[in-house]
Amino acid sequence: MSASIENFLKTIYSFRNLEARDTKPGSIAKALGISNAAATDMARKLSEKDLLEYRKYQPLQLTPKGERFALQVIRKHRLWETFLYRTFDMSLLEIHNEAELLEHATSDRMAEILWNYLEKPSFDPHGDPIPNGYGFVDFEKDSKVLFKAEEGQEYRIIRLVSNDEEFYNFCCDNKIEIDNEIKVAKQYSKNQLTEISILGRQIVIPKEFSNNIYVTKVNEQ
Amino acid sequence: MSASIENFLKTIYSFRNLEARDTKPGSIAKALGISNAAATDMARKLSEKDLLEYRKYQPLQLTPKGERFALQVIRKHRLWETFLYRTFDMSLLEIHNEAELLEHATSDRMAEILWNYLEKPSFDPHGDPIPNGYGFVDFEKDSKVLFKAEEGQEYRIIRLVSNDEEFYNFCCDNKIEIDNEIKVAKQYSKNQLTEISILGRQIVIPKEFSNNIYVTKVNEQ
DNA sequence: TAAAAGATTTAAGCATACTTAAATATTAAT
DNA sequence: ATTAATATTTAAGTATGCTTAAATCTTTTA
Ligand SMILES: [Mn+2]
Ligand SMILES: [Mn+2]
Ligand SMILES: [Mn+2]
Ligand SMILES: [Mn+2]
Repeated sequence: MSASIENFLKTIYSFRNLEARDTKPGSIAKALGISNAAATDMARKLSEKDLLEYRKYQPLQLTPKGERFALQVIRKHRLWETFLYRTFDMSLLEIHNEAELLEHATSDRMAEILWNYLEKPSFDPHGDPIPNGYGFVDFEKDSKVLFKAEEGQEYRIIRLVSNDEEFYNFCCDNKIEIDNEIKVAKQYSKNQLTEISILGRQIVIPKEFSNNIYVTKVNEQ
Repeated sequence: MSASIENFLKTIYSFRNLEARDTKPGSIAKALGISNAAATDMARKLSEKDLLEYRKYQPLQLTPKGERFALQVIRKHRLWETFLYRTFDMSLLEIHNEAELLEHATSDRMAEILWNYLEKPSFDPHGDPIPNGYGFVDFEKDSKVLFKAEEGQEYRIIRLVSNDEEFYNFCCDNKIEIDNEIKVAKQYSKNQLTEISILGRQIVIPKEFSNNIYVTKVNEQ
């Protein structure tokens, strides 16, 4: 299983449930930085290996087998992230970039060693769930993106999803961190801005960032 | 720089000073488990990139540039070994096998993080020196293989070099470990056996193993 | 020193993972 | 319902890293 295949399956899996993201070859190609033609090619090949279903012009769909493989890679990625974050002084972005490489050079045995050493963690430092050895994903808390949160409600930040350095710098500068609590002051819907208060400060967050921040209601806990 | 190229350069470097090992394409091919033709091919390509000198039928020789690259890979390999050995409950063989993969998925930044975290180690758990960031190898102690040690002399074990599971099992069972001291009782030269005493026990070691054990005289310290 | 044995190189070919350009299908707009 | 814009697929081609088989060179041995 090459790194190219692993990244391909992983990308399909993670786009699966995201609105505003489909799993047609073009979208996957864009995410991986390859041409549409290359993605179509890869899709054909993987469908022959029974890792996904490919029908012309349709979104790609992982088979059960393909999903299991994707989850193994995601598991290794998130175990490394968790390990690097706890062990070294590395940022949320750095751990992601290193894990993006390490995930493809990790034996199943190494994954088990990490998993035990970390005491069977359920979530990585971005708040993403860590699949277990059998491919199952732990129950995800009921959550929504900050962009769609209700005015006046209080929420807890449970997840930060991005590969963008500026996003993480913004989070860092404004104490937007997992487990911190916020109150949604106002949604400027037309301009797609969200105003929140966090640790006593008011800040306005544009869509580009508020779409990467997942929150859950505090009283629903 | 692909894993294939990295392994190729690394192998040439480590065969360089070993007697009973030359650096002709055939030897490298055998070590890497590829065909002679593939090794010759690779040699031609790398010589075009100024990483080694290739003249037909002659041993391969790394250029200064090639040597720097090789040392970077060896550095990453040994840093991972040291890290895995200290952090987890892994054997001398396991750490080698994992490092063989991880070395190719390690950024320069990650190597520096490991290096600092480990407090700038000079040797890995097998007793092999760790090149520094500029490609220089720390001074190696005056050593010889146990196979060639003098009868009656006392030595300290400083290095274990092998990829063979049985060798490491043998070492483990007989307390042949870095820093342990031994006395060479007898060299059965014709039969290539070395008898030593270690921690009060006498054992006879055949050439296949005694050639992988490096020792240094205790009083020469 | 000449043949035999052994190693190395050349040649031809294959799988993977990509590219660009052209053809074709889908989707959106008038 | 056409047409235009957009996306996808097909086709042709490239670089990498391998393979086996044949040709050639080097080394050994008699
Ligand atoms: Mn990756
Ligand atoms: Mn993550
Ligand atoms: Mn390797
Ligand atoms: Mn080592």
